[in-house]
Amino acid sequence: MSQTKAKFTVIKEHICQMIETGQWQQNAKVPSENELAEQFTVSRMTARRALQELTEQGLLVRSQGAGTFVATFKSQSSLLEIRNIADEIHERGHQHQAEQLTLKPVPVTDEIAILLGVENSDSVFYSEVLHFENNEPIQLEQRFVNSQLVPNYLQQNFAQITPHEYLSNEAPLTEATHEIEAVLAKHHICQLLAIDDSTPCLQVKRRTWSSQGVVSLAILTAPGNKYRLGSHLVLN
Amino acid sequence: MSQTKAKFTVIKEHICQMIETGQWQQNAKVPSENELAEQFTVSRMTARRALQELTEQGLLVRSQGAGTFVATFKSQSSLLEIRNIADEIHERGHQHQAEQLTLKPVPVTDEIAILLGVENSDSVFYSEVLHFENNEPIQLEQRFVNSQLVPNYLQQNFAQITPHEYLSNEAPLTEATHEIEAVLAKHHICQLLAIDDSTPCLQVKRRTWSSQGVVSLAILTAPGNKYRLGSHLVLN
DNA sequence: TACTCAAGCTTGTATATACAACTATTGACA
DNA sequence: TGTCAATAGTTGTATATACAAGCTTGAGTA
Repeated sequence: MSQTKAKFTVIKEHICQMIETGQWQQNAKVPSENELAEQFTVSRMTARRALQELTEQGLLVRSQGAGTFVATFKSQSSLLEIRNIADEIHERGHQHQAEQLTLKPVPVTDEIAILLGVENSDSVFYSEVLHFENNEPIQLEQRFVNSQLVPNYLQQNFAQITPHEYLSNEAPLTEATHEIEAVLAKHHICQLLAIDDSTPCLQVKRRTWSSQGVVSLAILTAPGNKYRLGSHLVLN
Repeated sequence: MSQTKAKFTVIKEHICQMIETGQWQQNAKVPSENELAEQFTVSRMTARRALQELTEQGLLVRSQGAGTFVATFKSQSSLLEIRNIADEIHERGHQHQAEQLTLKPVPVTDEIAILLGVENSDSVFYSEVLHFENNEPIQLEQRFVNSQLVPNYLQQNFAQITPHEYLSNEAPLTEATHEIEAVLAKHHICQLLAIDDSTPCLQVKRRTWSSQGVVSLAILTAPGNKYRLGSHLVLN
């Protein structure tokens, strides 16, 4: 069993693939334990294990009596606090407005090219989102996307897709690192954020791995805006 | 089964208690699945589940053929990146020096009192650690400890215990939030860090829950020092 | 029509069993 | 004494089974 893959792993990979290729959309019902057991010719407990581990990873959501479903953006709270906070702001009385620019190819610095794992810099897409709260600009997001790793349908339609939509369609993320630094922002960014050039800002470099795309984004927040991160919540 | 606790939960709680009270030290061997099954009069699979979930939470480490062991500080990488980074610095050629002050009771602000869950502010212990790298001060840690929630042996000997030792003896943490803010540090802190008063700094407020003690600490880092956070690593 | 409730499906817990894979120790042999 | 192989013990995977607990649906009733 060391050479050949474990059975529950095969099921997990199948489910991951269905989600990542978009064949199973958000909130879609996943086959029940018994159905999966029959489909893969395994016992219910083996199928159950696959579902359970993917649930722990945040890809699925289970409800006793109801069934198993593909997790929503919202459901993946433990791993993606940042995205959730952005969403919170978005939902809090619609006080948030974003100047949504379409993704467009740009040249990037060597560092970002390495982070994205690209050689040729013109295969990188870029977008900016300016977040408002109480009509005050509080956050500027700069997103760099390795176009080769973006799902095909997004590549084809990238011009019509807003960054927020892109993030929503992004493959479920199971890993991410955040590199946070205190900096003085460049002049034109300070102007966007309507702050003095000497105001200390947070710069967050976020790096994610997923089987579909590697996304790196930088966020600059105005002072007073706290950046909250929750580690994995585990209850007994 | 909704009213009464599930059997595997009882076993988990027992193991947690043994670890938190120090009866099972780091790297100590935990009873095997069969032993636990016999001890709690459950099946091996039930005992196994308890061990497995605690392993996922980072409290235990399992090795096929060898057994199950209490996790080391080092092993809990996924949840405690900050502590690990501090440790990294500590180990990297011993370039790190800390001015270790003993824990001492101090009055605190209302905010910290609330965070620590105390009414009377003089039950809060305080310590400062200044971190060096290449003989340059890079980080000042301010730690606030709710003395009531600190293990007894620490309370009795707090005067002899360095903050680093305290953290090492701290109960395994399963939850933590980090509130990060870009600020201008106060003058006396800037002097400690040997930076200009106008230099943007990171202020990290860390809040942890454990059954033993609640520790809240603020870290101010000098610019250029990045604050790295890794989310829970989940592999298929 | 609107409401109730029971049946059926789904997930949650628990057990008993079997074998595979790996480790560490023990003991026989050179 | 040193080496190696057998052995016992441990975790990992997988199955079959049973019942508990919660949701959904639809038939039947008021």
